Amino acid sequence: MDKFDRVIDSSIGYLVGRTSRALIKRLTKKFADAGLDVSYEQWSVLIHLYRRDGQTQQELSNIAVKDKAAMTRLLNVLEKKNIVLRIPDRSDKRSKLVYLTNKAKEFRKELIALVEEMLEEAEQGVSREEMEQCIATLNKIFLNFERLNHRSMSHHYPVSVSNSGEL
Amino acid sequence: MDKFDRVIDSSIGYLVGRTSRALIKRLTKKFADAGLDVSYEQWSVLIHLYRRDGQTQQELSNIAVKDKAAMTRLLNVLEKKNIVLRIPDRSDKRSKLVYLTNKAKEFRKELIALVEEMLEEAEQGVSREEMEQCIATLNKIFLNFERLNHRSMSHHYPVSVSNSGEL
DNA sequence: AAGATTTAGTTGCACAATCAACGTTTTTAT
DNA sequence: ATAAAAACGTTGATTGTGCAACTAAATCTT
Repeated sequence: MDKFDRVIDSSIGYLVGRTSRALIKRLTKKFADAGLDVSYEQWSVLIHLYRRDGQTQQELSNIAVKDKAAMTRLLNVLEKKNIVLRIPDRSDKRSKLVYLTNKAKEFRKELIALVEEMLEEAEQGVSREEMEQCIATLNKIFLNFERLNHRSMSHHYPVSVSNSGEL
Repeated sequence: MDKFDRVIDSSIGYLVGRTSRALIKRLTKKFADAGLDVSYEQWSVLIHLYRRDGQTQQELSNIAVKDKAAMTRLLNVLEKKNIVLRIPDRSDKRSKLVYLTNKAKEFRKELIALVEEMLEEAEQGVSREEMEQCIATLNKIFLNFERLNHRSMSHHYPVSVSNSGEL
């Protein structure tokens, strides 16, 4: 039954799904072990804020590829933990701009160090070239779906392969 | 800030995560459009049962890479929908064997057709070779984490690259 | 054989995701 | 200028996830 082997839980679907879950589990553990009270999902928002403060919730949900409702709730948690704050945009009263608190800035380096550690773990036995190839392919696949999922919505943010640093 | 570009939401982590979500979204829509009352998660269990009936819940959670509690609940739903049934294992009273109902067998072909459709969509502009390479790399990454996540637990099930059929 | 350990499944808890509906504000069309 | 449409964020409902604690059954120890 090789039709099954191909379709086996969607093949690529199965793979990306379980890889994603394994990775999340690993990072969650790393954060916890380091005594950082930050979930993977919270991190997935924080990273974009570390990159650029003061984005709207809508922008954040686009870039983090999450529903805006999910973003609202994630930010509720982060705000309660005193990691971010929401400031109403004076020029557009519908929007709120999200900023990092000092507390967030304090553990920034630590978070990033752990993520890099995790990335190194992921790459054991995987050549640089192989990884870049993989990233490029995932990007293509993602964009294929992105196009189909909402033919005329928001932007997609392909991750560049070229500027992935040294290491 | 190229350290950021590398770490951008974990790079590969970001990619597999969003690709996974996009793919799930797509398949969910396909199922719904076809009038099939089956979620992606339910499908992710069904596929393994279509492959082989009468597995224990534990086996299913391992192969589907899900918590056994999650499996319990997924099966509750599937049982309520009359898609599977649980039969206590007579030789080991702790276990329950999970079987497909006729109803499940009826829409089997339809489900698989939709998944294959989705896979083709994923592969637009991606060569066969590229896809296999990607799958192989994801497997490596997954196994790296699998090893780290639970040093001494259950089995992992790498997806073979070779027998992924024709198409 | 008896007691300790492990395994299978369930349940409670906390968290997160999506969808749809809603109120408010802004933009677009007429 | 006003009415219609779109955009931003929130909330409620439903679904799914992982962890930890628990019961019951099987297996390992000695």
